[in-house]
Amino acid sequence: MRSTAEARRVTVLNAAVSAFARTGFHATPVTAVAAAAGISEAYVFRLFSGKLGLFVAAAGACFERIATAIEAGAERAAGGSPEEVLDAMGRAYAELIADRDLLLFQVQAQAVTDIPEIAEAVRAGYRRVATFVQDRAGASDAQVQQFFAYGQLCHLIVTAGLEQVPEPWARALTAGIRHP
Amino acid sequence: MRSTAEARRVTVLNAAVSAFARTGFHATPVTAVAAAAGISEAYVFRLFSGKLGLFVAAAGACFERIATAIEAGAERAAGGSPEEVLDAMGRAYAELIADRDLLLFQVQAQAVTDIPEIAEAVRAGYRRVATFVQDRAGASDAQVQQFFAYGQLCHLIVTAGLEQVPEPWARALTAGIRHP
DNA sequence: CAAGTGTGTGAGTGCACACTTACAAACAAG
DNA sequence: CTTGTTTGTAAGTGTGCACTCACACACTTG
Repeated sequence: MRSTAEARRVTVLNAAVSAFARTGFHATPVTAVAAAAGISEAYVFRLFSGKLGLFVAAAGACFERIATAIEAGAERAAGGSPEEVLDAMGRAYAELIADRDLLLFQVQAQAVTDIPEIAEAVRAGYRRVATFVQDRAGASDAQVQQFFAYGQLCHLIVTAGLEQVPEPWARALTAGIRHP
Repeated sequence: MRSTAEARRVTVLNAAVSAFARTGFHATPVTAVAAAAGISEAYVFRLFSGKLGLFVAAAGACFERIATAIEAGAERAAGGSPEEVLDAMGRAYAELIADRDLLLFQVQAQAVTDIPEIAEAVRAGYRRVATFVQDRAGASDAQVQQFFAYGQLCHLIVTAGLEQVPEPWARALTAGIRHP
C-alpha cells in the first residue's frame, strides 16, 4: 500500500485541472492525466467514475480553489466599503490565476456545458463564488454583475492572447486589467 | 453539375457554424456537418482543407455575420452620441444571437485557441468588431472595454443557463441583459 | 461524339482513445 | 502463515472518426 486512494485522488485532480485547462475535455485523453499524475490510466478509472466523473470532480476542485482565494482576499479588506472589498477580491483572483490553469479550465468547462453534469458543476461553482461576493462584499446587483463581466473579459484576453497584441483595439480591451 | 462549389461552401459553412456551436470542435465529427449540409463527408474534405480548415472558415463566417449586424445597428443610430451608437450596436447584437449559434460558436472557438490557426482567426474576428466599435461609435477605450466585458458576460449566462435559475445570485448576473 | 473539367460519393484504412479484465504486489488482522 | 482487503498495472477490446482513393455522373468545348 504505497498511498491511500484519497491522497491519490487529490494528486490526480491537480493533474486533471492542468491537463483539461490546456486541451479541454474532448481533446484530453485520460492517459495524459494519468501520466501527469504518475499513475496508470486504469487506476484513474478506478478512482473516478469515467472521464466525465473525473472532469466534474476537477471542476469542483477548480472552483474550490477560486472560492478560497477570494475569501482570503476579502479577509484582508474586512470592514471596508463594498468597493474596497470587491477590489481586494479582484486582486486575490488576479494573483491566483497568474498560472492560467484555473482561468483556462473555466473556459473549457463553459464550452462543454452541453453535457448536463458539467453544466450543473459550472452553475454550482459560480453559485458559490457569486453568493459569496454578494454577501461578503455587501455589493449591489450591478456591482456583482460588473465583477463577473470583467472577469469574463479576462477569459477573452487570455485565450486570444490579447496582451501580446500591440494594436489599439487590443490595448483598449486590456487597459487596466491586472497582469493576465 | 448540380451546384457550384462556391455555393456548396456557403451551405456547408452555415451547417458548420451550427454544428460546432452545439458540440465544439473536437466533439463534432465532420460527418455531422456533412449530414446537416446534405452532402457526403468526402466532399466536405474536398471543399475545405481538413476539419481545421473548415472550422477556421466557419469562424470567419461567424464573425462576418456579427460584424455586419453591428454595422447595421450603428447605421440606425448614425450621428448619435457614442452612448447611443453603442446601445444600438448592443441591441443589434442581442437580436442576432437570439438563436444562440453565433454566441456558442464564439465560446467554442475560444476554448480551442491552443490551436494557433484558430487563435489567429479569433483575434482577426475580434479585431474587426473592436476596431469598428471604436471607430464608428467614437467610443472611449473604457467604453469599448465595457461593451466587450458585458458581451462576454452573456456567454457565461447562456452557457450556464443562468436565465433559468431563479436564485438571487443568478438574477444579479442576468439583470438588464437583453433576452439572451 | 470525344476529351476534358468540375461535382459528387461509397467504401475503405489506420489510428486514437474510453473503458474492462485478469492479475500481482503490499499491507492488515487473526 | 493464511486469508482478506486495498493499491496498482499490463494488456487487451471495441468503437468512432479523420482522411483517402477509386470511381461515377453532369456539363462544357471543339
